Amino acid sequence: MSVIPRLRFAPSPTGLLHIGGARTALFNWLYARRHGGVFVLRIEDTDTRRSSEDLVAGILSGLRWLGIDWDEGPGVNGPHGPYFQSARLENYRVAVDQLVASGHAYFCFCQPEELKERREAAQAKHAGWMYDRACLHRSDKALAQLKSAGIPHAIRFKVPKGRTRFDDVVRGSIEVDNATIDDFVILRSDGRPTYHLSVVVDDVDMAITHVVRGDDHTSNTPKHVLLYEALNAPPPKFAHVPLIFGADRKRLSKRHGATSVAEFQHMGYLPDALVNFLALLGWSPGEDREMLTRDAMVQAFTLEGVSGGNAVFDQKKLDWFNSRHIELLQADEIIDKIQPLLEESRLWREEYASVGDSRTWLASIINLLKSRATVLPDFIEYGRPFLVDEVTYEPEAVKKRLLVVGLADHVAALREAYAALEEDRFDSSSLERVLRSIADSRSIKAGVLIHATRVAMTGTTVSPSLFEMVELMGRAKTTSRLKALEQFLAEQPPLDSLS
RNA sequence: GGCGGUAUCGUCUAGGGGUCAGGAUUCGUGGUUCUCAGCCACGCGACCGGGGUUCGAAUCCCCGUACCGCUACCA
Repeated sequence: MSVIPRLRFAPSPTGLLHIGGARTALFNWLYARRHGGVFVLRIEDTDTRRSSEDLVAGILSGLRWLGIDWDEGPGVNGPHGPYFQSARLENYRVAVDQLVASGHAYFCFCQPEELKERREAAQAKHAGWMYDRACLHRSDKALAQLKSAGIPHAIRFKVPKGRTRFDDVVRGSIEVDNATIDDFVILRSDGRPTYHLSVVVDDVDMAITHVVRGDDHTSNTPKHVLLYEALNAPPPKFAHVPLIFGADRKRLSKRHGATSVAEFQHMGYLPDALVNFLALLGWSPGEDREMLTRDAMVQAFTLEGVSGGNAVFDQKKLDWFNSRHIELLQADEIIDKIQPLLEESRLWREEYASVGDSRTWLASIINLLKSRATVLPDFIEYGRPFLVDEVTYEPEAVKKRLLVVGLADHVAALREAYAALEEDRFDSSSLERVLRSIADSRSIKAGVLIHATRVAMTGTTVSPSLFEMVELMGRAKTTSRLKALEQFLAEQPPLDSLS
């Protein structure tokens, strides 16, 4: 007996795809992929005021970027569509009629403002508040009168007496006394369903077998179970996963910096790294493994491996994952990813696009920088000296590495020696040998010349290994930058005069 | 206030009646070295508190505490 699992992610397009939502989607997707199931994407857009097409598009592209694909949903027709709640209003209507007819729900003419007042008054006294079922007890005649008078009405679910329990795959058995559950509204007076009704109706219609969602819904689940029972539908398996917080253990918000998938994309994080990091927030494969490929995650994923406590989003750790995943990429893949950034910085050249010496050269630079980059834009920053015509010296670098008596002479000697090197001997080991022998013959430390040359080449005090870098810069660029340094030094006031 | 949930290094976590409580990250130190990153080595660092049960509790039970969530005609 193998029922194909059907899972879903049901975002509400009232904002960007959030990190928390992305992880929920990921867990659903992982489970579906692990068990050969179906992953459904459903858009919960009944709140037409706050929803928009742009936001829907943003969510879809965020998921695509993360590599989370769906088997049914927007753009992918399936047997259980439509996949936008705004197009399923009729289904809710039918369900409500059924619930009213079977005595599981009733009309409520109480006005929201008045209810709100009473609730707030009760809360001010630290007392609990629940709907008093005033409308449940009205006579048929009174109800008919109110209705014909055109008073707007909502429809409430009549919570039965008793206890409601369900098994949560990550939390175990959960049970509540129905007396603690309010007769919640399932259909608003404007005819729109509330969340509780629409999720259940849709999950039933879409034959969802596993509901994996955020822990903020744990407390709502008894209501949903009651709805399943009233609708005569078997409830799915539930799994409530811990929430993600900022360092202050508050829900992730603007104060914590980036919170949406799009922001991380723009900051230069890799989807594989973000997915890897997110998967491990609240889930563990149960071994001491952290660097996981998508396939490895699919293979290892279980709902039982999801832990209970809320998790803090630690961007430092994301950085680590990103560095590691960058190292896994081929230079060519990185070039493709940073092309837009290079274009933005006006550093891109057409020759890089096609196979050839230029692209190979760029790839060599990338390989030199790979272990140093934590996010994609780092390649632009560290790679800039290779790609521009001339560099400017940072004051710090000048102060630290260029204030050396006689430096201009040493640099000139180096420049001449480098200029004299045959083109095919312009390699890192020759470059190093030449530099060291010049330093020796002039009785200065090689470091002095190395550091000064680094400033000449990059304008800064940090860079990849000098000689590999110079090799890639090439003879022409190298000698001209050394020459520029000599000129710069010549324009400086003599060092002796300072003392 | 009511109801539900959670609690292991700063952070993410493994484990789970007898372990030196493991890994990762961060941080610190040393090594490699021309700087930085990387890499290697080492180090700092945790079972919320109190009661039980037990020969033995971080692990099971109860209570407390803290935190989180729900308590809307939001989702």
